[in-house]
Amino acid sequence: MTPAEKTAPRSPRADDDSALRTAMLQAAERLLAESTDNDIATRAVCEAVGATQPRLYRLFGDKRGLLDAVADAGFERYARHKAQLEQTADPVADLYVGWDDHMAFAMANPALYQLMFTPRPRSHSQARTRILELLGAALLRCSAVGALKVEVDQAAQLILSANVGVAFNRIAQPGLFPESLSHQARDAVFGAVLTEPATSVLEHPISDAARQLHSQLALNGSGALESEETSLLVRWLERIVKDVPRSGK
Amino acid sequence: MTPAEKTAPRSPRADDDSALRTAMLQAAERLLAESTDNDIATRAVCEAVGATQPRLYRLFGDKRGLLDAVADAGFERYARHKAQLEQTADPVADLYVGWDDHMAFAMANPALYQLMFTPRPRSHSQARTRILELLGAALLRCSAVGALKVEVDQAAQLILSANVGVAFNRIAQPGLFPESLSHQARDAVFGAVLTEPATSVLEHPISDAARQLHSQLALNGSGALESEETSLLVRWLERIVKDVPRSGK
DNA sequence: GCAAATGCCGTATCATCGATCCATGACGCC
DNA sequence: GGCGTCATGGATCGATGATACGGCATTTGC
Repeated sequence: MTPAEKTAPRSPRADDDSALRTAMLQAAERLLAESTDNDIATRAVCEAVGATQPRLYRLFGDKRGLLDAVADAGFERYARHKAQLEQTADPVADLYVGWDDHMAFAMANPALYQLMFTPRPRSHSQARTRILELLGAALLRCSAVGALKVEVDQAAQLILSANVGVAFNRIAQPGLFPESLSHQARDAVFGAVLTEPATSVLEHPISDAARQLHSQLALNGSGALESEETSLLVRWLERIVKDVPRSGK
Repeated sequence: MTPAEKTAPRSPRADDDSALRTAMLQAAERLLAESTDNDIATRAVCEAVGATQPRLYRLFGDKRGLLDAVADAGFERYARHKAQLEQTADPVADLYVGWDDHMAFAMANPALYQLMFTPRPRSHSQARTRILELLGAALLRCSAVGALKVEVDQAAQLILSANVGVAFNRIAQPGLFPESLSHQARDAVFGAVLTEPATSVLEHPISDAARQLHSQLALNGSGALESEETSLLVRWLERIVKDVPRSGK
């Protein structure tokens, strides 16, 4: 962060803090995975890394801060893993892979997964929000090719909700929840937000085209317009998109 | 449970235990709803009802047993509430009402709802299973009128997973998750498990008819067959239902 | 180069919580 | 009326989250 401090260890304190912080996070995640009650003791984390309790409390504030940091670290690993396997030429296929990968992460790290996605009061963890952003980026690519029939944010909320719900249900009922059910849920939600690949019949071609252009603008921008013009165009497009009449129940 | 013990308070101990148990459950649920961290102290529960800790531990075993009992009590209230508003002539309409009612219960009792549906290790609470059974019963009525295009248990798991996922997401993001998203998720999942009311085109008429008959048998039985014949018929129907080829993708 | 200032460090400690021990007493039974 | 059985609850234990406080090293100022 600080631009100073050359290669020489002018101030080893910051490096020590950073190394200790990561060591504590790793120990906390390991202890959480090994725990029988999905809980950890700050003492155990300190003993695992050979540090004292005040150091942990100066680094993380309190236990909730430690757990928030563990959840965020879990998101970082999740994001790194996702960055490797996504981004093919077919954004819709990426979406399917993304669901299955999300489920695999949940089943491989059930305790960490619950920490990341169970609502905790006064938690400042950004894992959920960041994953929503990742999902939104993947959906934006889908929308840019006209594969999305709802707005990106709505689709992201729907998909993440379903994904979390299925993962929790599967964690709660190990064995009783076959993978086929996960795929059924996946196809159901995707069917509700994605356009049919075969059916090119668009119910609202105007708003669909507007949404596609809106996504393309968000992705690539436009070299033909000034920034003020682009921002106004974006607002117009949003009005067109929102003007679509609700399809009947 | 025990058939003995007439109206006279032959053994007032059992009544005291029962009254104390319900009082502790009510206090625990109230304290849980008022808590800032979704947790309660056994001491606080005991003080709230004027009892000592050993009494609580003899009634519930340990804290987990108390929380399990609170979750099950929450299910009882949920079930009583549901028994009042369901069971109209249209089972599909009941299903829609059931989803919205589930969401309302979650938003009205967020802490209790998380206790009921967050996977807790070694928990013996039956709330989740019992609610699956309630949902299965409602789905069986739908299946009996040919409104279901998947098996009852699968549909129940899908719907409950989605419902819990949406509820958790809405609890985690109060305000950011509008009710319209809940309805979108509801319609998406229902669209995946229910037959289109307008479209009478059945892709697999044989298995659909078999499933409908299977549901009718489970609901009303058959006076024309002996019990052995019925059980064999049920097995045959199940084979027919499972024989349906998977739809594409 | 030295002394004062600053702030981090760790020992020891507090407060709370889940859970249980054990002396006490009530109750039923003979 | 004596005795056995068992629930009872005050007291307490071990673990845990969190912190006060003296000590020491690094930094600052001259």
